[in-house]
Amino acid sequence: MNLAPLTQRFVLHFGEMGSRWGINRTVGQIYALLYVSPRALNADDIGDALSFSRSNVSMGLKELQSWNLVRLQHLPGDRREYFQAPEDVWAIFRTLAEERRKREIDPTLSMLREALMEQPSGEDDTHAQERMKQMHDLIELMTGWMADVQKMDSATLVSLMKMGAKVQKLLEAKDRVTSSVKAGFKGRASPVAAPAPALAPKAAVTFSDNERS
Amino acid sequence: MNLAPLTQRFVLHFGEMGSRWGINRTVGQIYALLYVSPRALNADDIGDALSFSRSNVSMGLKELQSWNLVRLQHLPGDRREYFQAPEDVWAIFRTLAEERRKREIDPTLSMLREALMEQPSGEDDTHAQERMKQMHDLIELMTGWMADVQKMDSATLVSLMKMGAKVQKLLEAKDRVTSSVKAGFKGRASPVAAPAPALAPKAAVTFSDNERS
DNA sequence: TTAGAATTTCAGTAATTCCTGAAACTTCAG
DNA sequence: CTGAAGTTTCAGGAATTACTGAAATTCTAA
Repeated sequence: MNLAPLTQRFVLHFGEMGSRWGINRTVGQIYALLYVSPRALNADDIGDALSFSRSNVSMGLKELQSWNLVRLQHLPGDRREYFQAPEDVWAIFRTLAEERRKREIDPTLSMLREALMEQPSGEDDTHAQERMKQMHDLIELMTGWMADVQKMDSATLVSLMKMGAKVQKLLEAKDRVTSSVKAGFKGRASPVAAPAPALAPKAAVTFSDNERS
Repeated sequence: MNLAPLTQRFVLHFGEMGSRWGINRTVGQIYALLYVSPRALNADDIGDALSFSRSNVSMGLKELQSWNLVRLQHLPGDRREYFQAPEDVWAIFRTLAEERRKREIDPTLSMLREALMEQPSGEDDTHAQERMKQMHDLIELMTGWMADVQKMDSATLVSLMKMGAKVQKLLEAKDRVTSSVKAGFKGRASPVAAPAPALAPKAAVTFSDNERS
C-alpha cells in the first residue's frame, strides 16, 4: 500500500469501521479509495493501491455494485472498466439509506405483517403480537417518512436539518391554525396505529411512555 | 427451543437479521425474546428458551447492557437478575440510534476532523481532503439534527413523521414570511448554505459553514 | 473467428468470530 | 466465616467468513 498520507489514513479507517458495521475490510477500503480518488480507477489500480489480490478486488467491486454505490466508466481506447464513487455525498447517503432499507428493514416488515395476520396461539403469543404491532407501526412510520424525505432535493433537506428542533415550533404554530378550524391534520395516508383524533399531549400515541428501572 | 409459534418466528428472524447487521445471532435472539416477553426473564430462562449455554447467554446480556438496551430487575426473595426490554419502542429506537452514533459515527467524525487540520501532502491529498470535508459536513449536519430530534417527545416526532413531505410546504411558507421581513432565516445558529428561496441547483451542495467544532 | 486481454468463478486455505464447559469469582443467607 | 447459588471469565474447538491463485469465462479488436 503506497498512498498519500491523508488518503491512507482515510482508507484504513474505513477498513476498520467497515467491520464494525456489516461490510468487510476489503469493501470498506475499496470504497474509501474510490471516494477520495480524483479520477476513476480500474481493478488493477485498486489492487495495487491496497495490496489485494485481483480476485478479491473483483468480489469487492461486485458487492459495491450490488449496493449501487459505484459508477462504471469506460475510457476510450482502454478495454478495462473504471470505477468511481458518485460526486455528490448526498446522493451516496441516499443510496446507502435506500439499500439498507431494502436489506435490513423490508424483510422485517414483511415478517411482522405476516405475524400480525395470524391467530395468536395463547396468552404469550397474544402479548408478543401486541409488541410486534408496536414495532411494525414504528417501522412503517419511519420508512414512510424516509421515503418522503428521499424525494426532497438536497438543499431543502439541508435547510430542514439546520432548523433542527425549531421545526417543532413551526409544527405547533400550524397545529394552532388547523386544529382551530376543526379536527386535526391528516398525515400521509398510512395505516398507522394511532387513530389520533386531535393530537393529545405526550401519552397520546399507542406506545405508553413509561420508564422503569 | 420451545416457544409459542409467533414468538419463535420473531426470535428466529431477529437471529438471522442480527448477522446481516453488526450483531451476532445469539444477541439478536436474546433481544427478540426479551422484547416480546410479557415479563422479565433471568439468564436461565433465556438459555432454556433458546438452547444456549449459560455462558453464551451471559455474554449476550453483557453486550446488550453495553448498548443500554435492557433494564435490570430484582424480584423480592430471588437472588437472580431479571432482564427486560423497555416498554416503549420509541425509547428503544432512540437508544439504538444514540449508541450507533457513538460507535459508528463519532470515531469517523474525529478522524475526519483530524485529517482536515493537516497540511495535504500533494495534489491527490488535496483532493482527498476536499472530499473528506464534504463527508465531514454531511455527517456533522446529520448528527446535529439527530441530537435535536432526540430531544422531542414521541408524540411530536410522530406528528412530524406523519406529515412527511408536507414539512417542505411549511418550510417554504415560513421562508416567504421571514424572508419578506428581512433576508433569509436563521437555522440552528448558522445561515443556510443555499439561499434558496426557490429550489437550488442540483449540483453538489457544499456545506461550507457549520457551527459547532 | 480467434488471440489474448480483462474479468469472474471457485476450491482450498487462512483468519476471524462464535460458542461451550470448566474454573474462578461474587454475593449473601445462615 | 462458610457454603451454596448465581454470574463471569477464559481457553480452545466449531463454525463462519475472508482471501488467494489457478482455471474458466467473457469480451473485443483485428
